[in-house]
Amino acid sequence: MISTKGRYALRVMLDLAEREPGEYIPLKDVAERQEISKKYLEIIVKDLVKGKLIKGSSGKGGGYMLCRKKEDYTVGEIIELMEGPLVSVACLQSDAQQCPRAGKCKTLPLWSELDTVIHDFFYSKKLVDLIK
Amino acid sequence: MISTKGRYALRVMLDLAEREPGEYIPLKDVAERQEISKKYLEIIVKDLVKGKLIKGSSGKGGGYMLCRKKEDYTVGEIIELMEGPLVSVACLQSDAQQCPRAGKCKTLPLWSELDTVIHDFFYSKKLVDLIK
DNA sequence: TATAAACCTATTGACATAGTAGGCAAATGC
DNA sequence: GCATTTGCCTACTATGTCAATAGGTTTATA
Repeated sequence: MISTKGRYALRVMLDLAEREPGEYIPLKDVAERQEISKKYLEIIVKDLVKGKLIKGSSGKGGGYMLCRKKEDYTVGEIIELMEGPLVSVACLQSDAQQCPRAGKCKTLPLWSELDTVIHDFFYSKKLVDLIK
Repeated sequence: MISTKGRYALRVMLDLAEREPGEYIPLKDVAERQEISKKYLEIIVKDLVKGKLIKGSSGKGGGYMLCRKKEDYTVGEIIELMEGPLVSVACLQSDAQQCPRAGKCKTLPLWSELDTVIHDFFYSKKLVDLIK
């Protein structure tokens, strides 16, 4: 299940992509348009800045803007940044200690395949595809 | 993310499918083979019984068996029974109050499409496909 | 009637989610 | 230079879910 962090992040990115390129957009405006608490969005944009997807500028006339051309973002990189690795079961997490049953587990290939399907889905979608 | 309930349920179903049809298998045996606490499995089989995927018989010589032929189960129905509706975002849950932004939300179609992809994935897989 | 099995209710610790609150720092315009 | 506007930072919290564990009751068989 995709949490609000991932969903809201996508909406913020879309909101920024729809503005004039090169213009800093105050978070307050985004929050109002998207009807999401500005306070909560602060947490989200912080992650987006840290992940180098957007950049912020303080002070009057400041705000946020995309780091790259809007055509250059995939949905996958945005979701994965916010939600962490797109992995369907704990056994396949990179930090998971190797399951002793991995060799004989009959269900593991299923989860692997599902991860591939989901990964391909998200990385084949571009941000601008959603602008329609 | 698929929880242990869904993953373990699938392994229980597989374990039962690999035994002789028409034979009651004690949960103790399944638990030992699968290396999962029997106590925890009780919770899981309870749901499987309630969902009419397996049936139990008490007393000596009792245990659990599949309700139908093993070829007749899809992975989807097992996972969905345990995890609840396979839905990627809260907005698309059947019990969710209709989001007032649904009409103009640019991201909703994405989540809808993802749900379809995941649904199709799970329901196209049969339990016996995993026995190999 | 002993035994082996399913079945039932309750409880718990750990963690994640979805926020809220309050203040500090930086840049701009007058 | 100073007020204003903006981003940035740390902390806190309520709620809920997950992954079990614990202990007992009922049911059926040999």
